[in-house]
Amino acid sequence: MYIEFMYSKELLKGTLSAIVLKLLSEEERMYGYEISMRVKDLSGGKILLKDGSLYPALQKMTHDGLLSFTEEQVGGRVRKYYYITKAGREKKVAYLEELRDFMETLSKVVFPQLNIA
Amino acid sequence: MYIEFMYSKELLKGTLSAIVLKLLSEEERMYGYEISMRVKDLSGGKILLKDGSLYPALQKMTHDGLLSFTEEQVGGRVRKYYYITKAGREKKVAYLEELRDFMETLSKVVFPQLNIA
DNA sequence: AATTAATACATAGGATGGTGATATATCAAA
DNA sequence: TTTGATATATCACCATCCTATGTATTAATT
Repeated sequence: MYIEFMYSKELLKGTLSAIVLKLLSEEERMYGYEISMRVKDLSGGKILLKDGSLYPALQKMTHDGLLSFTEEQVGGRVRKYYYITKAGREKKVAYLEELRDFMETLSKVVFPQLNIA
Repeated sequence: MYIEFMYSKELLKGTLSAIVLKLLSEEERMYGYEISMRVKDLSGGKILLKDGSLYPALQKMTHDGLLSFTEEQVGGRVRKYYYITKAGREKKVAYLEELRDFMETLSKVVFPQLNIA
């Protein structure tokens, strides 16, 4: 594919961690590439997480105690399976509440005719 | 007020221009301080545009041809009244469409139970 | 057999844009 | 007289995501 639709880079800011935590709260474990494919799928190809965003983010979240991982040999490669920690679950709730509230508030300002149900 | 609620700084990124263009598309003209008060009001005090964000943004948008302004003496002060240009109106439509689409898409990923009506 | 695409992770450097701190100045209220 | 609201401005800083690049395996295509 030559042209891939993507949103202004800025819009995604502050949402990546929320997305990762949300997905990992519903699966026992996922690896990075799997996460990016899942997001692409769920978003209808509209949110494409870049390697250069995702892998550093996963590392940071692990460092911050929100995630942990196990390494596994798959074929000739080592794959990192990430899972969410207890702290990660708490953070996820906080992030999603904030995100939800923000979207509602922003809607009031720019889309006053809309309701988020 | 000692504590003011605000969203994670990052969430607002990419939305400020859309907010400003939206407001100015509905008023003949507004000045910076007025815009920040209006946004505070419309958001129920949850979105507080900082001087350090708003004024540079207004300048940049003017430089980019989306806004224009007239200066007026008000009391002992010079006040800058901004108004939206034709290019600004077109950009506004594009920004709001993108924002709306992004919010819908993000909802599918993190709030699959919700619908934006 | 060789090349391309997909899978899988990593990192350095750069761009962006909002924040915090600071500055200036008027005017109203305490 | 001092505080708070009004009104604008600038700049160093920072967090986050992107681009580019690198490595390496495996499957599909040519």
